[in-house]
Amino acid sequence: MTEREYDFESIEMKWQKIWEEKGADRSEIDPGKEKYYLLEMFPYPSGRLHMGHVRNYTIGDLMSRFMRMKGFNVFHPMGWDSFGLPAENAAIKNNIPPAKWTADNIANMKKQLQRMGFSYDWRRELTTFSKDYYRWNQWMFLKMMERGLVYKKKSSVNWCPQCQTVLANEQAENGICWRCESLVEEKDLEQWFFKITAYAEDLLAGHETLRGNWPDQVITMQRNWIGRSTGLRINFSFDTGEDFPIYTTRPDTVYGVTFMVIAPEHPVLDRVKDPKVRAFIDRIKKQAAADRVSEDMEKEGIDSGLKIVNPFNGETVPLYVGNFVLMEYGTGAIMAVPAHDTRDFAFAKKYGIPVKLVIDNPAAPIRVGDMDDAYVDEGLCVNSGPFSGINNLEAIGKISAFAEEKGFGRRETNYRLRDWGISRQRYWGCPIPVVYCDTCGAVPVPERDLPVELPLDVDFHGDSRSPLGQMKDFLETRCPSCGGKAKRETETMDTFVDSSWYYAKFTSPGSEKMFDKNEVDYWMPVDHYIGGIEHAVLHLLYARFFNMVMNDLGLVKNREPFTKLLTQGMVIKDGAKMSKSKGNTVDPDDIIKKYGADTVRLFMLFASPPAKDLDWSDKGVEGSFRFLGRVWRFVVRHGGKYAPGLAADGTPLSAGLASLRGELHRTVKAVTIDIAERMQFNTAIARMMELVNALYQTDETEFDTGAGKAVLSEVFDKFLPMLFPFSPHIAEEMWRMLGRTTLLAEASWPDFDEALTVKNLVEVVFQVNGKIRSKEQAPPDLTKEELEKMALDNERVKEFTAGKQVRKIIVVPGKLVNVVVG
RNA sequence: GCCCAGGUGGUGGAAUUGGUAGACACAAGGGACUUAAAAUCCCUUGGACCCCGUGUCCGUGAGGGUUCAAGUCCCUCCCUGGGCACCA
Repeated sequence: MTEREYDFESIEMKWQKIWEEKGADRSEIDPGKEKYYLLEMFPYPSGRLHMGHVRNYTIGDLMSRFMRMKGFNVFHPMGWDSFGLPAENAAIKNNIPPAKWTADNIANMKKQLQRMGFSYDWRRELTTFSKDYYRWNQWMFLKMMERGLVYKKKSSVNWCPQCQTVLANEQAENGICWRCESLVEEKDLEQWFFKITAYAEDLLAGHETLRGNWPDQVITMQRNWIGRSTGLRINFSFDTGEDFPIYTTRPDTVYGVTFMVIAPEHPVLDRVKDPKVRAFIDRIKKQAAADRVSEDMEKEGIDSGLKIVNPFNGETVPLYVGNFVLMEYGTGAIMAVPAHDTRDFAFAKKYGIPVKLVIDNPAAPIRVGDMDDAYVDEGLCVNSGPFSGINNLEAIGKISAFAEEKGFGRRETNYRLRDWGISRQRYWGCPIPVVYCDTCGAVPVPERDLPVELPLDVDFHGDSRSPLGQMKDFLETRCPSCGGKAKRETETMDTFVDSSWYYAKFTSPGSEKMFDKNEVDYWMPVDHYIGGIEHAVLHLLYARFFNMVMNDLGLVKNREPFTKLLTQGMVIKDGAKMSKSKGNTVDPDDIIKKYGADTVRLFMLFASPPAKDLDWSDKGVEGSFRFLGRVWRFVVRHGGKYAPGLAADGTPLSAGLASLRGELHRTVKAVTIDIAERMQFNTAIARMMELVNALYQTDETEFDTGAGKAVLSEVFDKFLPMLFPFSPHIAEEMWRMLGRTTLLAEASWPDFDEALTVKNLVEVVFQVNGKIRSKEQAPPDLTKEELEKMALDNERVKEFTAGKQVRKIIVVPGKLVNVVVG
C-alpha cells in the first residue's frame, strides 16, 4: 500500500470551501462572550498581493484564530482602501475607467486572500470608493464644519508636479513626495483644512493611555511630529514704538540678545526699501522649499536697517532678515542669543555681531573672547539685571513670570504640527461637499443632498488633470442657500480621510446610518491592530484624530481607536526591501502554487519575530514545507492508533512515553505563552518542531501498546489544534483523517497540566569558580544542602578543588551549583 | 548633532527575572534505504589546541568595570538600521 501523499492544493481548496459553507469565520454580537476585534491595515487594491501583505495578514490570521480558540468572540474583517492615484494613472495609460480597474483588482486580490485561507468575515467587506461609504466622509466634513474643524484658506502648499496634486505636510516630508518621491514645489492655493491642531493636546495625552500597548517607536515619532514646545511670547518693539512679538523657549537668555532675525516672507518687511535688502528677500523667496529645509543649507542674512528694542533692558539691536527663519512657526521672527545658541553663534561670527554672555559656567568661568562655540549647558545667570546669580533653569520660570507681570510677555505653547490639508486636485477620490455661489460664497451641501456622487463616466483624454472641472453635469448646480447658479467644488479629499474611520465602519458596513449603534458600541475599539511602521505619523495619527472627533460627536464611545498596535517588519530579499524597481520581488502566487498556503504561512511566521524585518529565503520555505511533510507522514503512519476515549492519566507509562508526554505538555505551555504573551511566533514553531522531533525519536513499537496509544492520542488531540492557527488546512485535514468529525475551526485551544510540565530529572551544572566542570541528573526538588553535597561529592569538582579552600558555595536550585575556591 | 532600536556560528535566528551561549531551521559533510537519483530516516557541524576526554583554552562589535557568575547590568567608544533636525 502506498502512503497517502500530502496534496496541499486539493486539501486547501477543500477546507476553504467547508469553512465558507459552515460560516466558521463569521462573528455576531454575543454579549455573553468577550469580544476581540482584530484588524490588519486594509490594502490599496493595486492589482496583486505582495509579500508584505501576505506577512501582515498571516500574522493577523494567526492571532485571530488563536483568540477565537481561546474563547473570544473574534471580529476579523477585510476591505479595500480603493480611492487613489494609481487607478487614475492606469486610466490615463490604458483608457480603463478607474472604477473598473479598481473593481477588477479587488476581485483578483480577494481571490488571492481567500487562497491563503485567511479567516475573514467577508459579509463585512467594505470598499471606500462606494458612495455608501464615502457619503459619510462628506457627512463628517459637514459635521466638522459645524464645529469649526474645517476651514478654507489660501496658503503656500506642497505641490507634487508628478502627481499633479497638493500633499499634506505628513506626505511631503523633507520636500519629497511620499508616493512618487518627486521634489515637492511650493504653490499658493486655496485649500480645505481639517483642524487637527485643535487636537494636538488630546493626541499627546492619548499617548499615555497607549504606552505599553503601542511600540515606543511609534509614540515617539508621533510626539516628535506634534512637536509641542512651551515658551514665552515676548513683545519686543520697533524703535518707533510698534510691537514686534517673538516666541522663545529660552527666556533665560533674553538679556543676551544682540540681534533679531525675521523670515523673508514677513509682511513688516514691506516697509524696507533698501534695494540690497529687497534683492536678498526676493532671492531667498525663490529658493525651492526642499532647499530651504535642507540641513546643509548655508545660513544667510542681511541687516534690514530696522532697529528692535529689548523690553527687559531697553537695549536696541539690529533686525536681520534670515533664510533660516520660518514664517509659519511662532511669529515668524526670533530673538538671537549668540552666546548660548549654536546657530546664532555661527551667524553672529559670520556677520560680525557682538556676543554677550548671560549664563556662566560656575566650574570654569567663560571669557567671551575665548569662545569658539555657544555655551549651551546649565549655569548661573550673569549680566541679567535682577536675575543675575540664579540658576538659568530656575530663571526660565522667574523671567516668564516677570514678563507676564510687566505685561510684555505671555507664556505660550507652540506645535510643529500643522493643520491637515485635505484638498486634492484629482478625480478618483471623495468629492468635497461644497458649492461656490457668486452671492453666497462657499456653501456646504446640505445633509439631505448627500452623497455628492463622483461621476463614473469619465474621459481622461490622456491628460493628467482631473476631468471633474470639464463635466458640466457635475460642475453646474444650484446654490443650496439662495437657489442661484453655483459651481461644485471639483477637488476631492485626501484618501487618508477614507482610511481614518474605516475600522469603525466595518462593524456595520450595510447600515443606512454611518454606524449601527449596537454594532459599533459592541465591537469598537479595535483590540489589536496590525500593520506597517510606515504609517506611524500618517494614517495612525489621522485615524486617532478622526476617532477623537467621532467620539466628540457621540458616534463612538472610545477615545482611542486602536488599543494595541503591532507594527510588523518589512520583507527583505538580498538585503533590500522587496520592490519592483529593485527587481527582488517574489510573487506569493508562485510560492503558493509550489508549496501551498500552509507552508507560506508557516514560513512567514517562522523566519523572524513579527516586529523585525524578515529575510526571504527560498531554502527556508522548503524547510517549512519539509516540517509539514514530516508531520503529515507521522499522522499517516500512526493515525490508525488514535483512540480519543483512551486516557493517558492513570496508565503506567514507560520512561519513553512519560518523557514524550512531559514534552507535549511543556510544548503546549510554551506555545501558548509565545503567542499570547510574547507574540514571538518563530519560537512557538520551534517548540512544535521539537515536539515532532521527539515523536520521531520515540521507539515506534511503543505506540502499539495501550499506554502508547493513549499518549499518542493525547499528542494528536493537543498538537493538531495547536498547529491549526499557523497552518490551518493541513491541521484540519489530519484531524479528519483521525476520524474526528468536528472542525478545528470550531475547536478550543488545548490546555496543559502544569504538574506534567515538570521534568522528574533535571540536569544540574557544577561549576568551580564559575567554570563548568561537570553535569549530573538530579530530581528537580533537591534542597540547597542536598545539591551542595552532590557537588562536593562530584569527582570532577573534587579534582578542581583539591588542596584549595572552599570560600563560598552558590546554589541555584534545579539548575546550578558554583563552588568558589581560592 | 539629538532620540530610539540593534550588533550573537557560513546564514535566518534562540537564550522569559544575570545562572549550561548558539534552541529551532537553512546551508555543509557523513551514513542508511535505492541498480541509481530524488524523496525520506539517522548522525556530525562556533574556533583553536592536545594526552581524543563528562579534555584544556578562547568565543555574543571594541575596551574597561560590577559580580561567585555578564550576550544580559554600568561606563567609554565603534558600526548598522530607523526617527527627528534650522521649530527659535
